[in-house]
Amino acid sequence: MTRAPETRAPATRALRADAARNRSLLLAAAAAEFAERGMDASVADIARRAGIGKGTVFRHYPTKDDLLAAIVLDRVEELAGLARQLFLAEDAGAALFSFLEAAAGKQQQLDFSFLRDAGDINERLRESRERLFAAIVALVERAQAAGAVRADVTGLDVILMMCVPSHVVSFVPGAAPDLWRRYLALVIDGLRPEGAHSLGPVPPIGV
Amino acid sequence: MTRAPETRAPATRALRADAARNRSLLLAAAAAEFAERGMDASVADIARRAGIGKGTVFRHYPTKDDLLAAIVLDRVEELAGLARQLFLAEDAGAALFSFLEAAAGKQQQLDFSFLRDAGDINERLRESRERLFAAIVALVERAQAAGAVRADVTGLDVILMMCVPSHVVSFVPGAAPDLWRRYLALVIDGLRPEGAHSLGPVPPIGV
DNA sequence: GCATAACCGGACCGCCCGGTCAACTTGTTA
DNA sequence: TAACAAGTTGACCGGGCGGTCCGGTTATGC
Repeated sequence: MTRAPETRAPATRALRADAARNRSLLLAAAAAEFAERGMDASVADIARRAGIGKGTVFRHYPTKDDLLAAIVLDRVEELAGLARQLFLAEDAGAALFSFLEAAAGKQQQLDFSFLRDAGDINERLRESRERLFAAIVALVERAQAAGAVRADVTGLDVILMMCVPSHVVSFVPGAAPDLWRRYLALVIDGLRPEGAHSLGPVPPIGV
Repeated sequence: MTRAPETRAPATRALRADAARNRSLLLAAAAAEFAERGMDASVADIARRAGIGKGTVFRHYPTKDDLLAAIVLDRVEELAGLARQLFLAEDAGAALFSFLEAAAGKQQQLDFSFLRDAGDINERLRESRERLFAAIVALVERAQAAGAVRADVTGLDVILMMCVPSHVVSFVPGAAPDLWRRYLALVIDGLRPEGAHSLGPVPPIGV
C-alpha cells in the first residue's frame, strides 16, 4: 500500500463542490419527506424530490437509517443547545416553558418518535439524545425548585409529555399551523403545581 | 338463474361451525398482532398466529383494512356504550374521568391512531366513530356544567387528549403495565378548572 | 351415507422497497 | 489542458408485502 508523499490525509476529505450541493439538497428533501410521511417515506421519493439519483443518496448515507439519524441529530443538538442556554435564564419556570414551546414547535417539522426509531441505530445519536435529556432534566429540576412545576413529576415525565402537542395535532386533518399551542397550554397546566391532584400509586420510570 | 324453493336466503347465511371458530381465532390473533406492531403487522403473520392459512384470512375479510376495521369497530362500540352508560351517573366529573380511564386502558390493547388509519376505509366505522364522539362530547359538556372541567376546553380537545397516555407509554420500553395511569392523571389535571391558565389565542377546532 | 356447497390453504402474482454496482460524467489539481 | 480521483446515475437484485386462485377437504341437510 503506497502513500502519496506530503499528503496528510484529513480525517474526512473535503467534499467536492457538486457533492456538497447535492448533500444539502438531499438533507432538505429528506427532512421534508420524513416530516410528511414519517418512516414510510421511500428513498426513491426523497431522491426524486432532491433532484438527484437514488445511488447518490446511498453514497452520502450508506443506509436510510443513517440519513434519518443525520437529520434527527441536527434537531437534537439544536434543542440541546437551547436547553443549556435557557438554563441560565433568571425565571426558571418561564425557561422550562419556553423550552417546551420551542420543542413542540420543532416537532411540527420532525416528530420525536424518530428518536425511538433512529436511536437504536446510531451511537452518536444516542449520545446526543442523552445529553439533550440531561439538559431537560436540569431545566425541570430548577423549575421545581422555583415552585413553577409540581414536585411529583420527573424529568422523564416532562420529556414524554413534551411530545404530546405535535402528536395530537397530527390527528387533525386541516389543523391551523399553531394549533399545537393549544395542547401545549393544556400539557403545561397539567405540570403546574396549582390545583395538582395525586398522580396515584404508579411509580415514575427511571432515566 | 334458479332459486331453491322454500329457501328464504338470509341477509347473511349462517356460518359453518369451523368457519366460525376460525373467524374468532383470526380476530384474536389480529387484535394481538395489531396491538404489538401496529399497521406494520403482516397478514401472513396474523394468519400464522391464528393457525390458519393466509387465504382464509382474505375469505373472512377481503382486505387487511377490513380486518382492522372489524376489530376497531368492536372497541369503538364498546367505548360508546360505556360513554352512554356513564352519562347517567350522578357525578358528572367522575363520570368523564372514569370514561377517560377506561379509554386509556383499552388503548393499551389498540391505539386510537387506528381510528385515523381505518376511518377512511369503512363507512360503518366512520358512523360508529361519530356516535362515540358525540357521546364523549355530551359527557364533557355535562362535566363542564358541573364545574368539574375547565370551560375553555371543547369535546374534541378531550377526545384528542384521551389518546395521550397510551401513546406516551409506548415510548417506554419496559413500561409497567399501568404506567399509563400516571400520564392520564397528568392529562386530567390539565383539564381541571383549578389553577387553569389561558389557552391562548389559538381557536379550538370544530367537530 | 351421500351429494353438495361452503370452506380451507398455500403456491403464486405483481408491486414496491432498500440497497448494489459498473459504466459514465465532472470537479480538481498540477 | 491533461489526467485522475471523486461523484453520479439508473438498471438491477433479493425479499417481503397484500391479494388471488384453484385443487383438495369438511361440515351439513336430506
